[in-house]
Amino acid sequence: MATIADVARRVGVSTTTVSRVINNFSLVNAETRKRVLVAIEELHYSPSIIARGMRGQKTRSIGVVIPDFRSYWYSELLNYIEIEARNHDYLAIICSTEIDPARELEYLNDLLQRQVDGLILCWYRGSTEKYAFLRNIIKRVPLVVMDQPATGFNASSVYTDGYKGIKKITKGLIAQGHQSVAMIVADKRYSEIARRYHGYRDAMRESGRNVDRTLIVEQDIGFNAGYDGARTLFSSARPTAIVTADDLTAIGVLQYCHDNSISVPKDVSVTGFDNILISGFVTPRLTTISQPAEDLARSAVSQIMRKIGNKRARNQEIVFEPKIILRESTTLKSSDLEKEAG
Amino acid sequence: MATIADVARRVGVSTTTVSRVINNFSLVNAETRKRVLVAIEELHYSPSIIARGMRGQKTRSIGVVIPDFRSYWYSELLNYIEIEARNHDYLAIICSTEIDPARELEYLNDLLQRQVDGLILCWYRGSTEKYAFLRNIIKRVPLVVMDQPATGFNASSVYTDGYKGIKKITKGLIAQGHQSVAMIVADKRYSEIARRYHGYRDAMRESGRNVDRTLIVEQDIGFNAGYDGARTLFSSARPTAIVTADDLTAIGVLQYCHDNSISVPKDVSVTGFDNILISGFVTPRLTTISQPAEDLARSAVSQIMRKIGNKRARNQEIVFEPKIILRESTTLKSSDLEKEAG
DNA sequence: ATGAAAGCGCTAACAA
DNA sequence: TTGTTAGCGCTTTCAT
Repeated sequence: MATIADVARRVGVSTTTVSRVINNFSLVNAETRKRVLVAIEELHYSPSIIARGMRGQKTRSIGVVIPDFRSYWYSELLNYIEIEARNHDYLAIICSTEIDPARELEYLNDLLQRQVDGLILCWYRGSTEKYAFLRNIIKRVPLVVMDQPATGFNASSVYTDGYKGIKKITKGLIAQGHQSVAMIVADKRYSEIARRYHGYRDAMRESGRNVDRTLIVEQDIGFNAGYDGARTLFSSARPTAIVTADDLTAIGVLQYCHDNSISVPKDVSVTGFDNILISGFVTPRLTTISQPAEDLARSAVSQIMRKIGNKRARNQEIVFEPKIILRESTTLKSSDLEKEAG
Repeated sequence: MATIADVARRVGVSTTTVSRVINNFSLVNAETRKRVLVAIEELHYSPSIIARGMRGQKTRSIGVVIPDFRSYWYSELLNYIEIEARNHDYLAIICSTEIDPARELEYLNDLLQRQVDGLILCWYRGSTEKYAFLRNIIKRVPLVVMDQPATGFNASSVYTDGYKGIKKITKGLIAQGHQSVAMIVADKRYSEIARRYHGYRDAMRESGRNVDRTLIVEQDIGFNAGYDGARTLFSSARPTAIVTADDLTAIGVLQYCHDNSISVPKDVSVTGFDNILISGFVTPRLTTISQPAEDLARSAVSQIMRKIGNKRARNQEIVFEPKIILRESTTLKSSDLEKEAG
């Protein structure tokens, strides 16, 4: 691995001069610059980011902490986060906690030790120690909370308004005449999950419905969660509509219905959340609530960049509008949605 | 950010002593050690991996280059790669090239500048310049090719035998009596795609079938590719079985069939490859060829570790057996598979 | 237009 | 058992 000294030696100049060339300073003789460039080429030299980081305290990298690679939603988000980071000439270092709150702290620490210049934290679960820890982190490095509001400490956040989305779709279902609308919901210790649940609850209440405990099933997230949740619901409450907090869960519901000859949407309507790619390719195609992945990613990265540029930049909370995507797993029409909107 | 010097100063010892404590050397007075530990705690000190890398030339990180976060298959692989890396106390730095061969080189270079201790390269597309580049890389850092054989240069590789899997399933379909078995295949410049295609071709030939050009559709990978490919096939060849090289494509086919009232598996059998999570949750559940994601990940990481431990360790090619997963998108039985096996 | 020297945070040789 | 010193590869004053 050639170093800057190797290049300098070969050309017969100082390392300073080489440094000036690679950093595009003008104050280098054109002739010298040319010879340096040639030597760099010949030696296949490329500067060590490690050494630069050591010196300049900047590593041109941002850490991204997500709960699970297999959630598919984050796969799509990651895609855009990476593109956006690269547009700024940054590297995204991505870590998955496998939904283990302890691992969140481990990774955050590791990333800090590696001197990332910024942090995007998705979907963390709060706790008092963690808030203390996070409050400490944000003194050192810009942090953006993604996919949920930043609760418990003061940071920027970027997310889609799941409360609003779920409330609207629930009201739409009620407006359409559904008598019993159920919800399968995940761990409410995640603040955005709680918000989505509240969207459902408030829609029910405002429409004068009981928020019947038998209509609410708490599950993990994922295909099996949806499948099992549907089983629970159909063994007692027998709802005519099921609202879920993510597409994977909804797809699990779809499968349970298919296996048990429950026709979707004739017997039961099913809705998801996220609008991941697959949801447009299942049978029936899934009605869901779309998050603007690209916008979310762009905003999150911009927030980081803004703070890197200006340490004292104020925190911002950027909330995107959810968009309901009407497909085949419901018989909802956009008019149903408008009827009860607000 | 507290440094080792801060800790040393506070305790009134040298940085060397602190270093010895954090690296668990025994030759430190128990009393001193205790005081150092306290100071570390108080100052929230944690060693800079950057500085350590600078000094020791080791960063405890491996670079992973994949084609696309949204392929879902890699999502599942990444999950295990990360776990495995963490088991060795390494960080996996993951980059997606978005299937852009030029970006493969960019990321490889970036990762090298960041002094990763090893590299896992998934699904690269060969070219003469690239081989030269890769040959250069492997002099400096251990590299494992994943998900396909290492062609064009000498490196370790870890992959599933797609040739065998596709050949076996194709023969099974033929044994079952299918007269026209089609294949939707992706860019054959990826060596593993070519191998999968050859599995189909050889199965056809060995069964005395023509490898009819109208039965082979070349497409990108993904849902839409499958949908479009199916349209092409049904507008002319009208096959009774469609073999694909990945689950996403197969799911696209499933949807085309559903939209056009072609019953699966009654009118046409459909098979995938990878056995990603979703393939067990579509309707009908997808018959596919499973890759052992966890084993693949574990082997790839082990290869790297072996080479990190011993620079001169020999390259290995580790090939896993594909496993056919019989589900609802075919009427295949395991007896059909055995009939023509070999 | 160029170079010498210091220093980023750490560890390893060597000395005490 | 502990400390001194040098140096990893780079950039940045400060000279010249």
